[in-house]
Amino acid sequence: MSCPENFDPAFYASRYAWSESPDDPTGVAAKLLIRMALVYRTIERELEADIARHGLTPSEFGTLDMLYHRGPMLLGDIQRRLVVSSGGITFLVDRLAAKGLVERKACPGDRRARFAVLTPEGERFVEERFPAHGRFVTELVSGLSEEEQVELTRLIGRLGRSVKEHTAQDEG
Amino acid sequence: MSCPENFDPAFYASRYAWSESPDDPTGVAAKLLIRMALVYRTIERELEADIARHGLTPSEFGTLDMLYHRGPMLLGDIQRRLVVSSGGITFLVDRLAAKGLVERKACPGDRRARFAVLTPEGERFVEERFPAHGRFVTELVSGLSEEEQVELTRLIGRLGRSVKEHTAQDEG
DNA sequence: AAAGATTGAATGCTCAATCTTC
DNA sequence: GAAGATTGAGCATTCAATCTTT
Repeated sequence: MSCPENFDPAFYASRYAWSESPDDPTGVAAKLLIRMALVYRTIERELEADIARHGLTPSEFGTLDMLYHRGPMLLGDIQRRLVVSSGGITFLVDRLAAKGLVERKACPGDRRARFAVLTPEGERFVEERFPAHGRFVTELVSGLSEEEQVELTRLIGRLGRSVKEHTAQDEG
Repeated sequence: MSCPENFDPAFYASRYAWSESPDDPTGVAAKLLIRMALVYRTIERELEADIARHGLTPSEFGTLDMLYHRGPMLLGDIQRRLVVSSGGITFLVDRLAAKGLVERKACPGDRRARFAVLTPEGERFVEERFPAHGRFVTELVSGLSEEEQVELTRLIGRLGRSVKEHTAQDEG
């Protein structure tokens, strides 16, 4: 307690900590991303905690949900959607298989590829546990009116497009 | 190519993949969080890539930036701001020390505590390299007008408060 | 050669236990 | 006993290399 505290909440993001200069446009942009990082990572921690109660990682959760709603998927497809490495998706499906929730199946027509498929047990798992997570999500954002939620969704979409435009050159 | 593609971009988030039901309020909430996850994680990857060009992780970057703008900080203070574990902050400062950018210093008045301090080399590092990152950040969001950026920042702040309210009970 | 998946090493992190100091 | 920091084990992930199939 004899050492400096200078706690200045929400000034620095959880992981990205740029300085703010309230007057110039740089400040506005930085402030936006800092706050987004701060809020998003708070949400992420809450969701992860909720998912962890079912003994799953977020990637496992996402995989199960995709397989439930879309049916069998190639490992590569899951990989691209989850944005993990090719090694990562192999290990991920291994884990789900060890839990008895998912199986690999051969892909007729391309013997390099493998499908991931929900087992009956996996299907039951999703049906029993995922609805509660959905209710949790709804609660988290319920401080905003539905109109605000829609407007926020729209603006974030515009932000996403801006990001894509300004990074497209890198990958071209 | 003989296997199903069914690519349906932006339907599933990068890590959290709930189904969307466009009509009920659950759908609105889920859509918001899915899109936020998708966009935020895209941004995060871009920023990480930019930071990695300087040989830093995001946490290292954040630490250096904090130390530069705030001066010496206790490890525990950095830890709380970065939202990492106590073991994590020790390892993080170890890494920065190994790179010669940061030093530990004793805290007069509390011999349990340690300060992290920027070395002269660390100070030079920040001054030379961080401005370019700031410009990168500004560019990423430049597809939005300044008014939109301000409005988005405001709404995200409200979202953050909503999340905090609806999770405060857990910790009480 | 290129694409899909797998393996093994390395990494950044968390968690639990420990040590020192208050 | 509680707080600040450190240590070591465990873990999900990435990266690079490899194998098979196209």
